[in-house]
Amino acid sequence: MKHFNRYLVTAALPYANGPVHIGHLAGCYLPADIYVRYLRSKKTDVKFVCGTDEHGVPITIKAMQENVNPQDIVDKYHKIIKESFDAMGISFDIFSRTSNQVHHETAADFFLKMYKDGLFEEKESEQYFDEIKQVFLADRYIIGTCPNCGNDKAYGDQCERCGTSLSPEELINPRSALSDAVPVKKKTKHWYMPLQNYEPWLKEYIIEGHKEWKNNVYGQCKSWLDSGLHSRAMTRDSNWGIKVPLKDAEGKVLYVWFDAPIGYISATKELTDQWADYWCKEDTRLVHFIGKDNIVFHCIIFPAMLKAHGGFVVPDNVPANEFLNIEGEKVSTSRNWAVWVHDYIKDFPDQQDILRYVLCATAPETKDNDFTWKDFQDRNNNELVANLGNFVNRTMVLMHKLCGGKVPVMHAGVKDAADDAIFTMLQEAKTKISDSIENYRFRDALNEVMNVAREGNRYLQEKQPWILAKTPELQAQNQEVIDNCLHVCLQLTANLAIFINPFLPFTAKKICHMLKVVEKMLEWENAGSMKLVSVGYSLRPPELLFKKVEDDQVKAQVEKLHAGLQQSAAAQAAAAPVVAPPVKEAKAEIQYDDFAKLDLRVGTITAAEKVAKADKLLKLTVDLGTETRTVVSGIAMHFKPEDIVGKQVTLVANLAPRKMKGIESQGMILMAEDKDGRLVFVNPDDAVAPGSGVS
RNA sequence: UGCGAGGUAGAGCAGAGGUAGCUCGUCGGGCUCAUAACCCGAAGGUCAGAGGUUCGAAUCCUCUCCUCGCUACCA
Repeated sequence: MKHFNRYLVTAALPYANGPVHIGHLAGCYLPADIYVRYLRSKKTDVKFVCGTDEHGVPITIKAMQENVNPQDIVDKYHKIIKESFDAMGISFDIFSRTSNQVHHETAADFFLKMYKDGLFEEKESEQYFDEIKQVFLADRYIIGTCPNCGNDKAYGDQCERCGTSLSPEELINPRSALSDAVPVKKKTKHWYMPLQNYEPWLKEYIIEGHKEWKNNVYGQCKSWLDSGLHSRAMTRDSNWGIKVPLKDAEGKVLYVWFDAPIGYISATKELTDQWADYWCKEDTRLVHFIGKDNIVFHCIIFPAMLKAHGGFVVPDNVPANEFLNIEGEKVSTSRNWAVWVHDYIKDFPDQQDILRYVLCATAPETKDNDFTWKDFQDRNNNELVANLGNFVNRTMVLMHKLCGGKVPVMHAGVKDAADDAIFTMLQEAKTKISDSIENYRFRDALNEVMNVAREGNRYLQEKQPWILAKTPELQAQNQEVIDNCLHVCLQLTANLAIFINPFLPFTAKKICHMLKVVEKMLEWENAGSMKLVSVGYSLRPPELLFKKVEDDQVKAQVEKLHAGLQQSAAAQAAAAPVVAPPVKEAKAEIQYDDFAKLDLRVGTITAAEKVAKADKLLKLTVDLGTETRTVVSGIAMHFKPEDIVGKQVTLVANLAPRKMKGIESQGMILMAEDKDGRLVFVNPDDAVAPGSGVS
């Protein structure tokens, strides 16, 4: 086993076109932070670097859409992202950004060195170009009609309605997503990196050299290497990014995936003059924490770049996590289905450790996982409050009641097997926790810490010092046993602080405060010691480490999630130009009397549920003010029951009742349907009293 | 389509040929120092499905189904 004298830990550079959500934390930043905090507590030489990734096409697009400069976008999100991480206790040594001067120089130099060594191929190709906006268009930014299903909003790479993968050539009536211009082909030159040249080395490095990598990472790498690598363009046509440092390269920038990982190097340079120790010395262990979408870049392309450039260490491990879903559905930033970190911090002030705990305990280490607010509540209330928090609280309260608020003496004479067992248990726990963290099994490690607290509760239950204190006539002989028990519990509490520190640093600090010990006690080498708090020392009054999460908080968060989804859908509907629906064949003219036969009323949906054994039907309860109607409506494919409760709708109130799936439907709800088959409620512009007539 | 990862008690996970295990929830009992918290016990699983190898399969092989990712210009 190779010995490392220093560590460099990186966490994926968040892309500066939006804030960070809890999936980001769980997948990458939190495990990285736990790992680093653990290493620091072992006094390991470690640097933890990160920063925002501020280049690439999506940022320029967003800027165009919002009519601002790309710089404005990245400034805004750099600030939000940095504040989120700070608040959550993600302890980067530096949180930089790829728009910094140092990075521009570093990345340009890196490219130039490879260029001078003749490691790029120059190739000309034809790319689509938007003549109005004067930019080249990535496939994704060409929109047209899908030849397969007729969707007129298909992208140049894929139709999202029928799932067919496409190329821009196949689109009928293609146009630029930016300007509506018809894209034209234009020749352009780019610099390619022949990745296939590094294949033998990559195989040796990964397939032979890193069999210990996680299954998902190793399997994915093997799959790429087995299927053969190709040349890949390392430059793009754009004005936003790092200018290609060559004479004939006007309007060209480095491909964002070329420049972004170099950001790790630039950030280290900004952090310390000794940066080269961390990047160039063979006894440095380089570890990249990322999400599973980034595997190819960190395991194949970046190592190939480092190898090609020469003089750098390559990653020793890339512990990529899978994805975290929210309430059973995939996170989607565009649909606004996410729990944003800056929102959490506002809604749960000073409770960062609950989120850290839940995200670590349910981290998607081996497969995609689900975050639910109910689970968040359960884990907090049943595990943090009832187990860890409760043990510390019991210990502190009993110490104050039975030992005069001071750390009691350990009386050798009445020391028993149970006391010794705690000592042994701590030694074993220390080994297990170290071992798990060092092998990137953070869930296991955290579970083991909680086991220590559980053992503490069990020990206390077995000793029952509160019973011993009830017989004053035996006071003299019982007090020694009580002293020993509380002495052990207090040492155990101090040990818990050390163990939990990498995971829940805010909590560890609180325990130190109560025990009146300095934070230096949290150093890992102290774990397992029974001499952490000194005999006779008077301690502070107990304060609760965690408080319960109430039902209404859970309810509010779930509602917020759904509200965000609807808001975003509404915003998008408003922003998107309304495509005229195909003109329905005009119906025969009617007289006013025909119209007057309709009894249209506004009602409010008070309940909604899926009809069993029917894909399309929802059973709705509609309040018409004077009465309540049950209506069966064929809208289940478009709306979730919980999303439409409270909505006002227009009801045909005098339609003859009709049974569907055994339920009598007493009316019909008016819906508008557009060309894509999307349904929208036809309802009053402003809320009106239920039962209001429509004419 | 191809490739990769995953599918194990209600939930989250562990187990990689030899009596299916852990945490939480549920149920029953005990305790009262503790945030109605703590402790003990119990119930709960045709290990996605089908076939095969083996004395023996959750574990190895084959096929099928489901979820997610990648499939190279979505950063």
